[in-house]
Amino acid sequence: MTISKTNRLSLVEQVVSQIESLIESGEWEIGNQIPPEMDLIKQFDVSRNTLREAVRSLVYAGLLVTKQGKGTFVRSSSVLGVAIQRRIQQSGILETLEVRHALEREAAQLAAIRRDKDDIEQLRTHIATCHDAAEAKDSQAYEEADIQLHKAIIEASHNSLLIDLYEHMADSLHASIHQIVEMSSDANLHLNIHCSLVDAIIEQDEERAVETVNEYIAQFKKSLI
Amino acid sequence: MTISKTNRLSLVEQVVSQIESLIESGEWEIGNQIPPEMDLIKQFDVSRNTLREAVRSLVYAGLLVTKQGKGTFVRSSSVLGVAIQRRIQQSGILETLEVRHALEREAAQLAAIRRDKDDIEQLRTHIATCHDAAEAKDSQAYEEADIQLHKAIIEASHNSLLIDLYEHMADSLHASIHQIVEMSSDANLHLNIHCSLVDAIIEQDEERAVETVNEYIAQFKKSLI
DNA sequence: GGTTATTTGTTCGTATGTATC
DNA sequence: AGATACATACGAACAAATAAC
Repeated sequence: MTISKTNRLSLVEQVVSQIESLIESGEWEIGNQIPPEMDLIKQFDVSRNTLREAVRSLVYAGLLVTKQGKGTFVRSSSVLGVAIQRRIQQSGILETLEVRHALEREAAQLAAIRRDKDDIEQLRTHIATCHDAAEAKDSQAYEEADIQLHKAIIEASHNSLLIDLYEHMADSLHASIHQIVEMSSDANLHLNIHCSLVDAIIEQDEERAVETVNEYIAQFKKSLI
Repeated sequence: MTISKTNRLSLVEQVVSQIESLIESGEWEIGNQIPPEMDLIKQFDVSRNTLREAVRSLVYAGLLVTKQGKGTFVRSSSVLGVAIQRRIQQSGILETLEVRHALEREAAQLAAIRRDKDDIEQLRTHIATCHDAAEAKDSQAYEEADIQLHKAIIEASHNSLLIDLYEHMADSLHASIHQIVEMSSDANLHLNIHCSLVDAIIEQDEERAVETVNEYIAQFKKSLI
């Protein structure tokens, strides 16, 4: 006979769990307002304090936001984003860049193995947009296209955990990426390396893909010093 | 005149923030019981519900645990652990292993660059323990020593963000590591690769360190199929 | 511009369940 | 078994911010 650790989930935990499901399933869409406290009290059949403790928990975790006098809204569908964001804020740019290197290097290698037709199409589209932005010398558009290109590479890895980690990390990184791109000495060199990376992935050349990411990050690191 | 976004933090947020500080600063040590609700109500000068909402938030985030009839205890000092754990539970072993590869590869490379005297000492100690456990054919001791060795390698990277991510990931991974080690075909080969990795790091041979990690993970992947 | 309704923020009081001694 | 300490849960009330009329 095994002893169950927590025989009974507390009411608050039950409510939290149900709200999590509503968010993850998409029934409560991101950005939308959720029903007011009084409605949820009836729906879950709990007291106001109990409901509020549940909502508070999810607010702290980053899934919900409350605005006094307006209501409560869905902010995100994953707890990972906020947690990583909190942690990254305590770190320096160099540390963050190194973790980014870790994720991008792995993603590039996996992408070279697993990329499918859709991935290739995505990569070609985004590299073309990068090219256009570079010719037009529109640094803002280039930055945006660069971010999209990187996302496409990560997604070609077909590893959802990796994708999640990078995505949430990238959110916190756009500011520093901006800073780095600005400092970047040569826009053409930057673009060429990215072309080489995309080529390697399309040609399924694992080694070259990894080497290109290494080169690319090394350049970033240099510009930091 | 500047416009403040949200000039006023809610009382709950203020209490949460203060408790976070108490935990992060170590004033409330991990595992210890925190003062009972009534004491905290007086200390923070808030109502019971307000305090409870704050505590609940931190319980959900994984920093605290409450036990009815006993009290509330400090569980962890970082919100990252629980968030990653939740996410990893949704992923398969292969995906998790690939992310682990990403972190270990980067850590090994950085360790080869930055390892200091203390790191070398730690690495030598743990590899010796691995060796002893292998000779004694004590698989449980070997597994424990293996985990410690990997932690030491990561710490030699001197990147606190990387260390945090790996640490919290490793917590969720011990079960699957166990599974893999059990399946591992040849214990000696396993040990040899680790020796080679430690050597490479001590000799500051970046390339060999990275290659060794690649080899080591590739072996893991094989045993998964 | 002022009033009212809606919604979240905060407080107090009370009762109950659970573990320890 | 009883007493104590603690978390759990409910209900009622008022405050504060916002929106709508």
